[in-house]
Amino acid sequence: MTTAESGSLLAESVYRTLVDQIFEGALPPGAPLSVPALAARLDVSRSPVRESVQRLIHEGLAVHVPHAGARVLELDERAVRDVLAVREALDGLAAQEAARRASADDVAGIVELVERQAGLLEEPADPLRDARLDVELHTRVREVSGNRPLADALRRLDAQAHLYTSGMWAEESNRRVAVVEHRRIADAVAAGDADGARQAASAHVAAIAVRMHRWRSAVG
Amino acid sequence: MTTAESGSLLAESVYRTLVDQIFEGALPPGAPLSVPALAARLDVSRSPVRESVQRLIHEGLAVHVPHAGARVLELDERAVRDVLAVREALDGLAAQEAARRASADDVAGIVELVERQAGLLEEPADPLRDARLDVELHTRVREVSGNRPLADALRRLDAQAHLYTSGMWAEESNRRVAVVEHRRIADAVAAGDADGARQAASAHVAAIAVRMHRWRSAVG
DNA sequence: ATCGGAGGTATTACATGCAATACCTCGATG
DNA sequence: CATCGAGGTATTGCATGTAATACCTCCGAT
Repeated sequence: MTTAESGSLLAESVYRTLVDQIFEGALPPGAPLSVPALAARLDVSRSPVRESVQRLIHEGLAVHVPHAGARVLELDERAVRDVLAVREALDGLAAQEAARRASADDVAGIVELVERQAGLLEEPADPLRDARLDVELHTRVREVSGNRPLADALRRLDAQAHLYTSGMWAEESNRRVAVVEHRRIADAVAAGDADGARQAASAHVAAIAVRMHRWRSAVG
Repeated sequence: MTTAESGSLLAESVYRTLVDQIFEGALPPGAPLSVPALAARLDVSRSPVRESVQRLIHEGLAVHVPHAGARVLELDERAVRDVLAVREALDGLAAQEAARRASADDVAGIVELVERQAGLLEEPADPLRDARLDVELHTRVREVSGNRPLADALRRLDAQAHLYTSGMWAEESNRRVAVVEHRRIADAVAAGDADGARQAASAHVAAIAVRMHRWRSAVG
């Protein structure tokens, strides 16, 4: 990354483009990730594209199919439930540690994100925007926990699960209950209530799993 | 991976070589991972080496230094404690699920590994071998849990922590107490006692953290 | 003696060439 | 009509060329 300082880094840019397209649906689950085809479409050589595709595989957003290159990850409900079971444990741990370590600025940042999310309830749902804000909020709490391995592990898990659950943000009831649950976490962190924060965060993830099951049963 | 079926895959082979050398100490923490130098030493081109080094970075075993290539991860005690805090939660979850799902064969496999480890107490310590067997045992439990995202997350965490803790296996007392704690986990899994398995596994990891702190204070 | 700068050196990041290999299409044959 | 096989095609995986860039060393100037 010699030239990285200037902020260029073609491979990084390609990676972000691919991630965006995956979450926007331009590259739906199961879509082939052909290195030559993507290189041609993005007008770069195969090197940064190959690097980005392998990074997607490492991050768990794509799977390597022995003789057919890579494809965007396809999750079934059981896999998402597994991911959420891990998140239930780890987001609880993250909130617990965040409650112990949060500075006044940390708390202010978390509260601001929750209130911004609450404000968005006045506007019509925008699943992509709402999902991003949700990720940002959870990421903030994890950063405040000060446990980097924990935050890294959760980032990967989030990326996978959101491939499956981002559509839930279209439902009005899900948006509202998410804000309520986020407020509970934020309040506990603000109060320095480590155990309460852990329980609130774990309960939030567990509730997501329940809502996901209902939503998936209804929507298909 | 077109030629992968035959088992070749140069990049995979290079990756395994690098991981082995890292754990054997041939590439100690902080060692530079120069792509051209490694390519020359391993007598392959830079492509598979570059791919392997980036994989090491993604797996958390190396860090990317802006203008100096990559270096083998250097952990301080705090980082290891963070990793172990995550493991405490996740290995508990893994054991819990393993207790729920384990078949008779699964149990037999776990017990066999624990007894093999117990048998090794008769022989002098071999930190590298003992650490590998320990990883194999924990990996088995995680596989039995049936939660792949959980097992994947733990695999990365293990890799990082073992860079720091593998030396503990040289201490006789650590070896013996590890077997005792492993037996508790195995017994609970065999009995289908999900809650007991979770507690036993969490306590095991917590005890590792305590032993690590004492060991690190004593040894340096 | 210390500080500043120029050149050498090593590295990264990207582009591209190339062989091997597996899949798919299509036609020939029983 | 079904099945088998051959060829075309697209892909991967590895090798190598190349420009840009930052660091390190050393030397001169103050």
